[in-house]
Amino acid sequence: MATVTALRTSATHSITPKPQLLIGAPTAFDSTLLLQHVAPTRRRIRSGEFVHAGLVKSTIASSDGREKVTGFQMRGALLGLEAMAAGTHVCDVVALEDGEIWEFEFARFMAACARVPALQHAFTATMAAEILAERSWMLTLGTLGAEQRVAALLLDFGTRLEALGFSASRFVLRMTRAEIGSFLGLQLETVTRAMTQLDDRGLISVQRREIDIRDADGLRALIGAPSRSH
Amino acid sequence: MATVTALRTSATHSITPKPQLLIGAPTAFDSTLLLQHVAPTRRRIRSGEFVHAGLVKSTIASSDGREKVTGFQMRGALLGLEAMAAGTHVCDVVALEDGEIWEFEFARFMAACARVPALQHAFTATMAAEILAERSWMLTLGTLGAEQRVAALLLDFGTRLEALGFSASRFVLRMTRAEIGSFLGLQLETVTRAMTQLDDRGLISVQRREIDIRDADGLRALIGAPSRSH
DNA sequence: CGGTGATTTGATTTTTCTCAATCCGGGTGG
DNA sequence: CCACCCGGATTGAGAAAAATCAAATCACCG
Repeated sequence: MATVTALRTSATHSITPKPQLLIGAPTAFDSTLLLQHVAPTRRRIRSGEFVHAGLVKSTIASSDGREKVTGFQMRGALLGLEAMAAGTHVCDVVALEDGEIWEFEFARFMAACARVPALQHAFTATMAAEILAERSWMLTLGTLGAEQRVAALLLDFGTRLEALGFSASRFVLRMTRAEIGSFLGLQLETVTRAMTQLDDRGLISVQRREIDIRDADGLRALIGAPSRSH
Repeated sequence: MATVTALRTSATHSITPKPQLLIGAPTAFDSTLLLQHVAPTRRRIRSGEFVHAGLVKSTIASSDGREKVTGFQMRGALLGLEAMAAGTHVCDVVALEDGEIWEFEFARFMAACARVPALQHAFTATMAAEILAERSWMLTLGTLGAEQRVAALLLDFGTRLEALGFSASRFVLRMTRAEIGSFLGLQLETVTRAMTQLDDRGLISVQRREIDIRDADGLRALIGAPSRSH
């Protein structure tokens, strides 16, 4: 069962208010290490509830109602980093598939980190990787056009799924066009059109949510040559 | 003298390859605490070199030459977080003003963190705040139009300058229109036009790099109502 | 006082958004 | 079993936003 690593201190209507850490059977993060030093609370979650496994989306919202998907996380991802600023709510995590999570108290986790250097390192490394990935997406969203953004997302999904032991070229999108658009800073229609164009070029094959990457190098080449200069 | 907190492990042509921490006299970060536990190397830097004080810009670049400003940091900001992933280069830091920095070795810093809980907490809190701010910008860039993005940036500058003891309404931009555009995901001409529009509306007064915020509430109201729905 | 880089402004093109209609598949209830 | 329904996806046409190309202006510096 796919699981997700999540760290939170609080959330609007999803997580209990007390600081806690939600964690799973990660790839990027060494869960064995974690389980040895921080007693987890295992919890099964249904799709539609908050935080779980397989695939989740993180969203951020502003007071005036604007909302944006900030990322799609798969098993092994570290979530809720931002919540370390005590008491500050930053984003929600919503399950896109059924799955399972483990839950930890943040304070206990930090204490364990202090005791166990290896855990500290694992935590630091995972966190750094997340920040790195986020920065990379900022670059993508800031410099590439719609078609290129979609191409980048599909390649990213492929890469991450492959790391989890699945096919990098054939997969099913677990989110709607609107969610993809929110993440990429595009309208859902623009996402659809971009996918259609990629299909027309023979780079991918789209059938609603079923994706078949036919020419990964072609997609990469598409991204390599930016349409905008910024 | 304004200074900047920076944490790095490596960089392209700027910082020495060995893991190190660059840090200054911060507001957000408790430097006193840090100085007590991690011996700093003081270093004066000239504008045009990497990492310094007063104001710096962080940039990220991809292999194909795309580049984007990921943020403008003032005294007290924590830089180079992402570099904690050992050996990974993520961004460059370029000085926009003359100033001063202090430099620490990353390993020594982490050791100090382990010994001193207060330092650990300060580090964690600062880091979380940085991530939080970054997320907030992602939302802004993903949901607002050009004029609103510029308004948000000006308000942000004002807020941060005020926290450092300067005027929140009158200040001089230290960066070019192109750099602003890169950060906001806009062309420099679009930035100029947005500023002109804000001026025409009477919300601000622009004179090249001199900014006078005449109606901060008006700017905030402008941002409150999104132009795009995403 | 000319030169250079930055900024501003204008005209035009491109991209993306917006609005609207249609299509498609899965699920439901008769 | 089938007609219907509904959310999501697709497609089309027109409007709006921003990029692009081009030119003029400005400030500063040697």
